[in-house]
Amino acid sequence: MDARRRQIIEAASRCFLRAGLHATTIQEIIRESGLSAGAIYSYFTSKDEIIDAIAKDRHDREQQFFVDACRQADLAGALERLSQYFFRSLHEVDEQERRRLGIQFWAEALQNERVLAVVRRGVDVPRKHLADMINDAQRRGALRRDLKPDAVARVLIGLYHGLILQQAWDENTEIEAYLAVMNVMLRAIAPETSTPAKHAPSQ
Amino acid sequence: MDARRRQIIEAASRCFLRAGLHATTIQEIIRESGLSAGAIYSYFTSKDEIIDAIAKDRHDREQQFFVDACRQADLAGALERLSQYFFRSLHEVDEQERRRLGIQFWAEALQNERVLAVVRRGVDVPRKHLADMINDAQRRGALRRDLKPDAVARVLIGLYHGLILQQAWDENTEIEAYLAVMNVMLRAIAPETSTPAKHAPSQ
Amino acid sequence: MDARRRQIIEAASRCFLRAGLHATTIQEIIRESGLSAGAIYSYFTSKDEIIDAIAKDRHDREQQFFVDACRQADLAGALERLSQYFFRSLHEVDEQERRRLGIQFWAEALQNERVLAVVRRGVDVPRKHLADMINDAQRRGALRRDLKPDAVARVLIGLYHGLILQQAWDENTEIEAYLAVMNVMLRAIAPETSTPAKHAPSQ
Amino acid sequence: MDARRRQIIEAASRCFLRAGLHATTIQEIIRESGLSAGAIYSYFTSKDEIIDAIAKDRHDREQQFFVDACRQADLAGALERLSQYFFRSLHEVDEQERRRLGIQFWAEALQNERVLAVVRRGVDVPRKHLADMINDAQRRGALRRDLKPDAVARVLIGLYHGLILQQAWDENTEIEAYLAVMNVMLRAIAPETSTPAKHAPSQ
DNA sequence: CATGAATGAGTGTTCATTCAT
DNA sequence: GATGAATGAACACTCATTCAT
Repeated sequence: MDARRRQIIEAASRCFLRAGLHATTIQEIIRESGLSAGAIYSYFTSKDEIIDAIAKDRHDREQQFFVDACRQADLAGALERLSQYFFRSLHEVDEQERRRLGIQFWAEALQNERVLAVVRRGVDVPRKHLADMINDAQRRGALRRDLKPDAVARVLIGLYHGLILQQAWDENTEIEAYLAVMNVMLRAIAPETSTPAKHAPSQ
Repeated sequence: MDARRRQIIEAASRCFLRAGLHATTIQEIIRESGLSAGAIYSYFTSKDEIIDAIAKDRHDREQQFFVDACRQADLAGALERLSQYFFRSLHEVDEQERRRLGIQFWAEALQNERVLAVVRRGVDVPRKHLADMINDAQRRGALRRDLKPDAVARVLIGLYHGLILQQAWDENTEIEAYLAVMNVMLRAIAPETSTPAKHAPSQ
Repeated sequence: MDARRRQIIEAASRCFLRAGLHATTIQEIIRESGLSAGAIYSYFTSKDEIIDAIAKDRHDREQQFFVDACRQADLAGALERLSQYFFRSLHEVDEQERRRLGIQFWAEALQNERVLAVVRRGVDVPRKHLADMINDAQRRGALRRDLKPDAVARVLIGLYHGLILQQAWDENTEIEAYLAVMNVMLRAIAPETSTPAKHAPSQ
Repeated sequence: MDARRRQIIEAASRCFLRAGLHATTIQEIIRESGLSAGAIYSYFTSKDEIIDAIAKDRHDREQQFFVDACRQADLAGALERLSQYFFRSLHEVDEQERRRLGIQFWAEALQNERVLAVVRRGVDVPRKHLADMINDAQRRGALRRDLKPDAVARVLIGLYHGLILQQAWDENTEIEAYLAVMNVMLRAIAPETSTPAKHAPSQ
């Protein structure tokens, strides 16, 4: 049953968040899920498979949000929506925990090919979408033309990942201030004609 | 002897880079270092202590580079030097490996208080230095005044960390293109190039 | 299951008897018990806990015998029954082995607080019972009144422990001869046989 | 040099007293003695040899005391002197510690043939001396004739060992009261004619 | 001769996984 | 199917002893 898989994935996620991918034992997942060892091994053949499944699950959801945000929007609108979805969600505890867990997968990806593939897709797909929109914006004259769309996309993603890290290490990190700087920078690379300097009021 | 500690730290670093912090066994460190179990345990009391020592070692070096780069330089000069030291060093294989290892410590910090302290200092000290220089630059009129210096510092660090991650996952990441976008963005928030008359009063 | 605990306790007891508490390895207990390492560690969290459990188990049994022997008996009857239960049991090989193992706990108690607590209870409870009976006997005039009941109890226990040691070191120790001397001594301090008129007033 | 052996034996004795024979490591003996590993191994070929040497040393001293006490004395006088030497010395902290260490050898003897031989001699030699004196006393009519001299000797030794144990486990053990009971018992097995009932004043 | 760094077999313990019930 | 007791290889770590200096 798929509900059982979810139950296991969610219990394991809580454990991994708490103790890390490798320090978490199957026993803890058993305890947290309320299932038996046998039950868990009938849905997943190994601990690694649970890790893979969580990685996949996490990135599927994120992708979904991303694709939704990008659909029917121009760059400015998309960035606004992405900002809503991703950056501002960092204020929510649930989301912060998801990000912390994500960082563990970022590290795991360096050792684990299957996790790497998932993480990569999680970067590459958004990157391509963003690059396309950036390209569009450049063609429409809404963005400086001397920047590689792909590189701009990487910078946007980097800014996001960079913030996630800092918040994970220091919960007092001021997300809004970070976002404000980001927005100013982004607007600064738009030709003066496109988005007339209409700053968000400072927080 | 201190040379032995180095020998162990370097062997362990290679192992951790290859297999991850937790998947690396003491046996592997023994093999890699060419020492005996007893020898290793006479220099470090536990595997965790080796991890701590490597974290400290890594961040000490980085800090050193950073402080050197910032000494006697204004913001523009400092960023140029930091760019040299940090971003461009990502072309070197050695440095790439150091960064990959660093990512593992980023994840470890979420579970391990001592590593967290080291990682935090590794962010906080540069952040404060940068914030000071940014503040200076703002007072000199070399930078828009409506941005929180600390937030700008966080953004710079975020851009750096973001790039490190993308390169770790995809060695084809174009560092120079990323840097180019960054530089354009940064120059765009300097008053000469932006729209000096229009910005909101600084918060 | 409780049977498994017994199985482990008995296997470990045999090992401890053979090789001593500290020279016995968990591997030997594994071999002797016919269980796996994991099985043993699911019933006991450490070797020390096995030692504690055996100490407790041993003293519980002894206490039981002792209390049984003392119930509904006057001093003379009780000593007779104790003599049956404890001293004469030293002829049995099983019991000799139990005593040898006990000596190891006597030594362990000097280093191990939990074992000390068990050993102490093993002495204190019988001592108090005996002292009460001795006190009774003195009031009934069946025993000289110039002896501290507690000290008499300690002497009785000391005689027992002293014999156990000698038998452990030298299996040719003549238990009956030892007992005969003891009995003569004890009868000698009963007023009928001693010099009732002459003793000093009880303190 | 013999002084070095003493130094090692004394340092090791302190360690064994503190932590037990098996829990004490050579490193601790090295630290406590202030010597080097090499130095210790040039005087003793193994840890076991140190244990043997301490056992021998301890029992040599005790024997010496014992033989001194027994020389030129009849049973009553000898018991008086032994009481002085051994029982009353239990009030001294140094001597208490020696006894505690002794108990560890009692247990070790059950596993270690060489220690057993030493412990046995430590019991057998005094036992034979005492048995001879008891025999003498019986012939002189100073002691009941219906008791085996050897068994009486064992009882005396047992009373001593029994007291040592109780004091080791419980430092509040009242030595004088124990001794008083012992003395009454012993005098009680002397025929009325010999030692007219002259009790020590109760404490 | 004295040192103490080095050895490595061995220790107690863990934990992903299995399989009889 | 579902269970959870059992497995045992592998783990981090120790320590009596050696031997190059």
